[in-house]
Amino acid sequence: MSVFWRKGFDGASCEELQDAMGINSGSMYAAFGDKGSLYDRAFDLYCDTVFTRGMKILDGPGTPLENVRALILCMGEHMSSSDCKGCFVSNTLIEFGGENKGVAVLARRVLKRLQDALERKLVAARDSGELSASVEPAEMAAFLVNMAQGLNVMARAGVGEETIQGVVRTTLTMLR
Amino acid sequence: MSVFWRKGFDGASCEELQDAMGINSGSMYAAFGDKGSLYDRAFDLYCDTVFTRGMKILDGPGTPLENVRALILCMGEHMSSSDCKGCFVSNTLIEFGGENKGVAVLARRVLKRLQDALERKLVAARDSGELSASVEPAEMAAFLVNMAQGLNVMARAGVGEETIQGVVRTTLTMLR
DNA sequence: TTTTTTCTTGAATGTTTGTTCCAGAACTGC
DNA sequence: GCAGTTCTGGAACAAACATTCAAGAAAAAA
Repeated sequence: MSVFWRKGFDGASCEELQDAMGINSGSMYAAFGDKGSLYDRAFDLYCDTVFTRGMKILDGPGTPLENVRALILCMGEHMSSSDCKGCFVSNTLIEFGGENKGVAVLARRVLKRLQDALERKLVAARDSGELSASVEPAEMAAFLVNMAQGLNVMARAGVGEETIQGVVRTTLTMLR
Repeated sequence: MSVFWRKGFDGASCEELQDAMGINSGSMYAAFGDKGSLYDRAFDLYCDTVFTRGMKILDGPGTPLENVRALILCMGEHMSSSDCKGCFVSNTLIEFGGENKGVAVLARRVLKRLQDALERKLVAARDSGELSASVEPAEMAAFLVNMAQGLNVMARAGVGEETIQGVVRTTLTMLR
């Protein structure tokens, strides 16, 4: 997962993958089928661990808006950590977004799930008066997803931690 | 340029490049050296045409803030056009951001130039009272660049035009 | 321990891809 | 029209890559 996450599908050679797993080509093909299937498995693993952990923040303690803010802060934290690999889902979309590969469809669906979850929280926040009534939840949810994708690129481009934190701070001023 | 723009460096095969240019391998290598040099030339061409055209919007007629808003609108327009290839500079950063390749350094510099130009306009807008004094120009400039990177990913992921326009609308509400 | 099954290994295979090369075509200057 | 230069085409080459395979090691069953 780490190798694909960092280098992408084309960028990762089978040899690197085998070295990272500590096995040889025969074992790899016996266990996972071909390289594409292995990528799918890595993608699933990412969703079941890293991505799900993020989603859980949305259902943590506190008010809906606090949850949303906590998730954004966590993203910023993650993206500005040294040798950050970005987000596996975003990276997949960038590499295969145009094509109709199965994993690209999956990635779009995962991102949609995040957007929908954000929207639900924003609706709740607006209904309770926590969030300004002038904010359109659906649009703001899409906006936040877009911001997260931007952070992914910034992180992979290697911009400084301070810049990323600035972006996060600016984003948070919109949520009140 | 189109082929590299759409498919990236690794994704584009020399055969595709030759077909797009209507020449054969011999001519290609004679004219451009190797594939890497050709990519550099394509990158330069993009900067000198597409990117520069965008930057010029910032110096168009109207007030500084109007200029910034016009640029953002133009980006949204571009990114939501059908079969959009995103931004060559962003794509380069995503593919080579981690490595210390020459073109990655160049791409970072180009992005920095955009950010600085935005910051100058925002400073002017704030000084003239056009933009709220509570906005920090440097942070807002980074924020806008981040948003643009996000749009790039969204476009390549193939999200609908309506979503992208929504993101643009939300962004514009921050500039007043 | 012996036999059977499963797993591991690294060399071998076939394919793709970047690059080179040279024979022939097109063009240039005389 | 001709000699010399430059450019073009596609076959040929080499390296990298994903994938397979058979022989041997390890584990499990008897």
